[in-house]
Amino acid sequence: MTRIQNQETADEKTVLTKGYEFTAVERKWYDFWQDAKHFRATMDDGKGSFSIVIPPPNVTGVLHVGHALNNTLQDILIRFKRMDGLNTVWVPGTDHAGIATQNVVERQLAQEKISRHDIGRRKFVERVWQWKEESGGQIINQLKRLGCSCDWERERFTMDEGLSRAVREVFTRLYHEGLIYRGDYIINWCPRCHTALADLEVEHEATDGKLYHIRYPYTSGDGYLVVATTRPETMLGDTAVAVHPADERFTDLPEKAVRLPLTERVIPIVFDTHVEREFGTGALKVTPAHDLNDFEISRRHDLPALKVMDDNGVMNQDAGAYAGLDRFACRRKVVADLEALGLLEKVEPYQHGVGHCYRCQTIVEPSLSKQWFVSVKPLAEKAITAVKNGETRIHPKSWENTYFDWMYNIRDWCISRQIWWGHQIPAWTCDDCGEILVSTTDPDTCTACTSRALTQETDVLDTWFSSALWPFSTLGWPENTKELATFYPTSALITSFDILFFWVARMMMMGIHFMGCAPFKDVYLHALVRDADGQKMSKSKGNVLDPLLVMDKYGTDALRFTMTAFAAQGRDVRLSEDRIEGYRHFINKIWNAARFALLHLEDGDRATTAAPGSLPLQHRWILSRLNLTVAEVRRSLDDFRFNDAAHAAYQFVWHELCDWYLEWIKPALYGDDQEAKGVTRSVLLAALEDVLKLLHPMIPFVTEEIWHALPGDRTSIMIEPFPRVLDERNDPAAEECVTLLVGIITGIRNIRSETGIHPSAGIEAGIICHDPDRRALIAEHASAIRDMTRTETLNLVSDGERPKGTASYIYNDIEIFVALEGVIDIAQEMEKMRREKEKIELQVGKISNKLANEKFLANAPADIIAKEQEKHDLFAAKLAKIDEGLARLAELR
RNA sequence: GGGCGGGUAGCUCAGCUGGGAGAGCAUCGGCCUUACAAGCCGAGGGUCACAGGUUCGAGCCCUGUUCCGCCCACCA
Repeated sequence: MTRIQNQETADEKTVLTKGYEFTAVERKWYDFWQDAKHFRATMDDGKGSFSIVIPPPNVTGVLHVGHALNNTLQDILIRFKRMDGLNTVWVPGTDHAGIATQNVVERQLAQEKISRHDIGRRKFVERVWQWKEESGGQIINQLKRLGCSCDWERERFTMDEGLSRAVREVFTRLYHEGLIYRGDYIINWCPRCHTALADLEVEHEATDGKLYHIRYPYTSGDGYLVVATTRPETMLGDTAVAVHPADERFTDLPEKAVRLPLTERVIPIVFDTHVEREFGTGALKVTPAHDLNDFEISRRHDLPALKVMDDNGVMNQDAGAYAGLDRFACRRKVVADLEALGLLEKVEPYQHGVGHCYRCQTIVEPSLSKQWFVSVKPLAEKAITAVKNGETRIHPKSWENTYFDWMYNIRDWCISRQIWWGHQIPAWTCDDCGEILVSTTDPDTCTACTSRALTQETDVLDTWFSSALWPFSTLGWPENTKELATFYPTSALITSFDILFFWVARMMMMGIHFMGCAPFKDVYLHALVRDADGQKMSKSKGNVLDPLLVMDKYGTDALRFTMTAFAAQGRDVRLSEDRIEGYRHFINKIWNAARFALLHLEDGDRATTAAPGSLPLQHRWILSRLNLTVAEVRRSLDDFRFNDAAHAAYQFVWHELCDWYLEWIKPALYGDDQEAKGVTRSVLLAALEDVLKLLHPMIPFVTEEIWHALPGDRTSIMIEPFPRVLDERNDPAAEECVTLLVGIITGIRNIRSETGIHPSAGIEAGIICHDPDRRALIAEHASAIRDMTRTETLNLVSDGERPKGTASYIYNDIEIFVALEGVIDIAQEMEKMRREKEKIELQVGKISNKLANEKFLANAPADIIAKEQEKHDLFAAKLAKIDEGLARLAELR
């Protein structure tokens, strides 16, 4: 077992085991970070700041893959900015999730065969708090397992004292500003949850239903008007029939009223342009108490509203003979009765959208009710402006349209809920005079009549009301805190697009209204996590990947890196175990690269501080590549292109550092040249340190573990400065040179592989290169070429006869030969060359055409033309080489 | 009905301001080479959905067609 360095054991280094044992490592470092207070926010003067508030998960929730993605991305940013020297804070917390949590506790009660009404409001709410205490820590601990570096001392809960105070303050202010009002309106009622729902909380699902054509007889004679409806049971609440004023079919109505079947009530016929002439029969039954449009028509024509259902979705006294029937039973009976009376003209199948409760999937009932609303239009305007003028940037930008569209068409927000778990609305009604008092503190007496008989509103607020205040309520508002001054507006909000309206839009409105500026500089909307086939993960489909099990099996870093690598903007993340397993290989690769380095590194070794220009080629090259990678990772993270950051780091580590650099420096590390060895170790250490820091935000655990195994005093990688771009490390010449050597080495390996020379067999190779500069370079690095190709003799010639019994490979204008023991298959060799020749000729042809095109020469920028010319020359030289080779082979035949 | 995203290698997807089509996985061949077989070396594989257009030049820009996915919506 490895141990953490501390005062007593300062000389004891972490030793890397053969395989990466993540379970113990993860626990060890997370505890260490917390003990060392590395997550704690800093508010130093003179530093820039970077802040994030967490999208608060439901307090009783369990970590799912969506959380894993969301919080991994946030942790990456906050770790990156923290290392980069900014004042940072990541404010964590949980949401009380009104309806969802109440439902859970109600289900628990149901198992005990009691309802919330049996125990009463006070006891019920106590019971929910108790449940919150029991299970509330769960998701927080799971976030910790994910490695989240939140400032846990600032953990908040939407119903804690401070946030409740903010809620009251906001409600009171909005009420007195006239932006909160109470009124009768059609809302969406969930007959199971027994509460009103906001429009957003209703999910419309295409459902196969029926369209019933019903005859409404005129009061006298045999004539009738036919109306079409999908919900015949609501006819019991009809108070009119509406037709379009310009509809010629209804210009000569025999009378302006009909008899409502089954009730014998007489209802008027009204003319309203809302009616779609093409739909159904062109006549619309008007049920003001159970349909939003009908309600609006009723207002225009001063029609009464008649509620025919109660809160359980059961027909009430006003439904006459149908009272006591469930709404769906009532529908069947109404249809049967109409048919018996010969008033059902026809029934046709009809697919339409039916609203379901987003919490329990019960079909919602539009219902007339007295509720509290926020008048959001004025708030929405400013929220639109903030995005329009760039105060808040939404990424990916394509979401801006959706945001605008919703904001422009926004309707008043119903914020009262008839449940018990939540912020009770701070409004009191005077029992004596009916005065409504709204106040941040509980009032004693009525301000109108001084009566002390005040009754508090029993409704609670929509959960999203308190979430809307999250960016400033968690930083201490309404107090004027240093936190607000330092961290508001927050830097970035990272959340899933599916709560853009529920949450983001409302935070924008509230933040601007109460803080004077938008709550975020950047909003990054990430996609949904789906399964490998693109299906939404759901328990019923059984395709849910449990991030906790994934972490158990593959390690947290593997999960995090997979999430990061797949988090491309605007695309869903398709996750499967295979993919996570794949990226676990990457974690392992880093681990093994570090183990290799540690085989050679010595206690006194330090990362190089030498001028890069003075170093041998391989070192200049790796530092140059590293520098470009640093630039790319920084740029990508700043642009929320997490996948690009992951891929840049992956590419560098695996295919540059491991595949080439580590192989290249082996001879030096295993050799006797002490100076070369020392330089090599110092560069190796420098590259390794930087790459670990670069990767730390994405894969914090394995990088910290390796960090402590490196020579020198190490506190924690998470407080090391994030690598900066160093211009002096850029070395295009070295990169060009290595590209050449890699081309030659690959050529020799290709010949070996194609001709079946055993990998361990030594060979003799020859290189013909006419260019003297490059010939000198090749000569200089001949030993590296030999080492990486297992070549015993490398003959470098300026020109010459192709030796007999060799296979060849053309790399640009360089020809490579490998001697073969047996006789080569000349025909096969020639065939290979001809295929290559065809390809090159195609390319040369294209480029020649381009260069011969006067318009191209006239219009294309000079650098592009030069590049094309260069390419042309290169291909031409290669072509010449191939021709030479073919001629020689032809002679041999 | 309105809007958004997508169609690129067998699969999953990158491809940011237009300038020689990429990655991972999978496939094929060869390797236990002293960090790693969870590995190494090499190879094959694409009419960038279709049709037009703009441009010297289009996977990328414009128009249309088509197929998938999602979101919003007050045609009962």
